[in-house]
Amino acid sequence: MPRPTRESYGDQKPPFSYIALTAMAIWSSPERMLPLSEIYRFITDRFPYYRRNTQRWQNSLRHNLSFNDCFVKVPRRPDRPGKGAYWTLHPQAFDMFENGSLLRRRKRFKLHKGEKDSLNAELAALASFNRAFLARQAGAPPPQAGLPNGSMYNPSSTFISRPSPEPPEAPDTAALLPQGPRPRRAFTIDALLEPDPRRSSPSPPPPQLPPQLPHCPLPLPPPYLLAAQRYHAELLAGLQQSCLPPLWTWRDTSQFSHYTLNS
DNA sequence: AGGTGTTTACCGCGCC
DNA sequence: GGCGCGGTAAACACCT
Repeated sequence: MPRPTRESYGDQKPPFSYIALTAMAIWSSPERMLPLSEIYRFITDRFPYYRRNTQRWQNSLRHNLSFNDCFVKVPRRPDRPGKGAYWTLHPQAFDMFENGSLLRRRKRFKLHKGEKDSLNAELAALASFNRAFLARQAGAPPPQAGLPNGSMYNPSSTFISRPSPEPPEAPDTAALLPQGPRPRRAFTIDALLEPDPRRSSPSPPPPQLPPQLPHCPLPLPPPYLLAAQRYHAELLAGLQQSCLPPLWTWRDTSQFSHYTLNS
């Protein structure tokens, strides 16, 4: 029996859960992260069924994004204004589909309490960076960026961490980073503006960033732009290590049931 | 105002 | 029957 192609679904409801549809959309994007509106667009572009009753399924999809730990909300970069955050997949969730098939999930992806806490702390720090960034841009004295207790910001730590009894306010997972230990740096604009010592040694190239959006309303001073790009790149580094091909391959571009894990 | 995000509740279905 | 999962509805808060 031939497998259904993307087109053959027509107005029929595709056999994918909202989690699978969202994962498809995220994986299909160059940065492995999309705003909600782009996830909607991906789905309606490919599956005509979802061009109707948009309020119903979009509500369900939003519910899934918030409810499932496999989806991570990443604050927008300050130089990319717009509504809503970006959504990406938690790297530990990339194997949640059995044999790589989007038709079947192994089990619900659930973060441990400590992991969730440290992830939230890190993302809150990024959001705080945005506020400080914009305040500084507006000429106001910058608020104390970073975590409320003044702890240091260690990019990517949360995404690579394993379950551990460590308190969330002191994540120390540098040893688990792919490139080896990374020096901690203060999570302030000034610290991020400083030259990064890691760049001086041979290392894997940073994640590719897309060209700047042409409609950025306020041209930012380049150093701040660099700082914004840097923190996003560092955040995404952990994700890209886990999520990007060659881990995953489209088996058939005409359908979406066979993203498969490469061995 | 409308889009986005969170949370709670309920229901149906499949599996054990 | 209990449980886990997926889908849906709805209320509410927040943000642009």
